[in-house]
Amino acid sequence: MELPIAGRGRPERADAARNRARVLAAAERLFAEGAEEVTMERIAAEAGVGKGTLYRRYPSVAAIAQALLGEHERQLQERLLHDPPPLGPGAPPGERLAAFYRAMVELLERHGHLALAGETGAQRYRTGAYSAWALHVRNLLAEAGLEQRDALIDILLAPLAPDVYAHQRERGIEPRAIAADLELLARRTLG
Amino acid sequence: MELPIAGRGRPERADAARNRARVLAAAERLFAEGAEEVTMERIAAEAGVGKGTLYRRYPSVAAIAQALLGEHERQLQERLLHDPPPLGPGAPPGERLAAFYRAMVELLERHGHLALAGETGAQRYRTGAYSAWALHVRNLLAEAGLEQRDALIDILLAPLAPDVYAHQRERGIEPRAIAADLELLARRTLG
DNA sequence: GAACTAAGTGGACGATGCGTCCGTTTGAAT
DNA sequence: ATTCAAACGGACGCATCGTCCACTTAGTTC
Repeated sequence: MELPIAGRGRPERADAARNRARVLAAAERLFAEGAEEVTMERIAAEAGVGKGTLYRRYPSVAAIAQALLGEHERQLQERLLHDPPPLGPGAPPGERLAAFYRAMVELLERHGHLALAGETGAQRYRTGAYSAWALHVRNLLAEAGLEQRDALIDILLAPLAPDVYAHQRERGIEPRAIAADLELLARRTLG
Repeated sequence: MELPIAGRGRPERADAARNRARVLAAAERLFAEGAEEVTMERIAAEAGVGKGTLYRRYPSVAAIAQALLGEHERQLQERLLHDPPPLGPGAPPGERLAAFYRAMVELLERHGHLALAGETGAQRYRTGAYSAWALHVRNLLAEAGLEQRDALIDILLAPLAPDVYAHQRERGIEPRAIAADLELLARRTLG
């Protein structure tokens, strides 16, 4: 699930690897419990690890959530490049954006608690994931003849913010309905 | 700038009024300084007021920011009802949404620092202001034959989140460009 | 397998912010 | 002048943060 940082430097020591796994497992458990109050201290305690050990690897709770989320996001990025259309290349841009929205709704539905912890507020725009989505949308815009419309990138990504999605779900809106409306937006904008 | 809570109960005592003014002035000053780190303690100190006094009136920093923002938001709500088209009633829904976007960009540009402090994350959806915007968009959607599309409400409001706007400005995008792209979105979606 | 060493560990610590509690002050009504 | 409820303010207890450093341990060397 978590790769050692490919090849760089000497390999991870055994106790370090053990503790890394413990930390991620503990964090996942806490996030899943819907725990709003996930703190570094609590994660350390749950993992049976000292606070110093935790800080050695991760600077914040958000960073841990991102580490957990990263794998899933990377998979989606892969699919954007290599899946058959409309998610992968080959379909008209409106359809590709619609497919991307659908996939993101699925990801948010499954891992929203992580996204909420890891990509809240200004954090969101500094993650590698956001840059990747932005690049994808930028390309779709260009393909639709909307290059130079830089602001549209963030505008079209805004409804995918974890807190927006969480709010919609709290209002009782179903994932299918959210996806459907996002697809409407995609087709009308890039159609 | 700040009205006494109309008529209800006995009038505010003189020292209370004085301190309320001091607090709001101090807070505005701190928010304007771009201070990321605005805390209740700092506001109290800057206002020359005890912490207990501060908490008596406002439960959190966000609440203070909202109090400062409220007036401006209320003015815009008023204009949505009474201004000439396209901001007020009478224009086609796509045009009205475009006008609303334009007005919001102006508001964000002028008071973004307050919005950022007062409407961050999940807070945003619990403010009265958000409900008001949602109602407005809901009506425009209905007028455009898109009733029952509840998710679209939050989707169309998402790009107005203070952190999205802040991110765009940090990327160097000008207010005019943001407004233009939002208008494009409005026309294509509700056009 | 003993000695060595650098990576890794853990928890005490000082700092900061929160929100409350309660003795004191003050405005205004009588 | 007297009264008293409203308002004040800062000390207090609690939680979290992030650091620091003495100690432990994995892996290497001979």
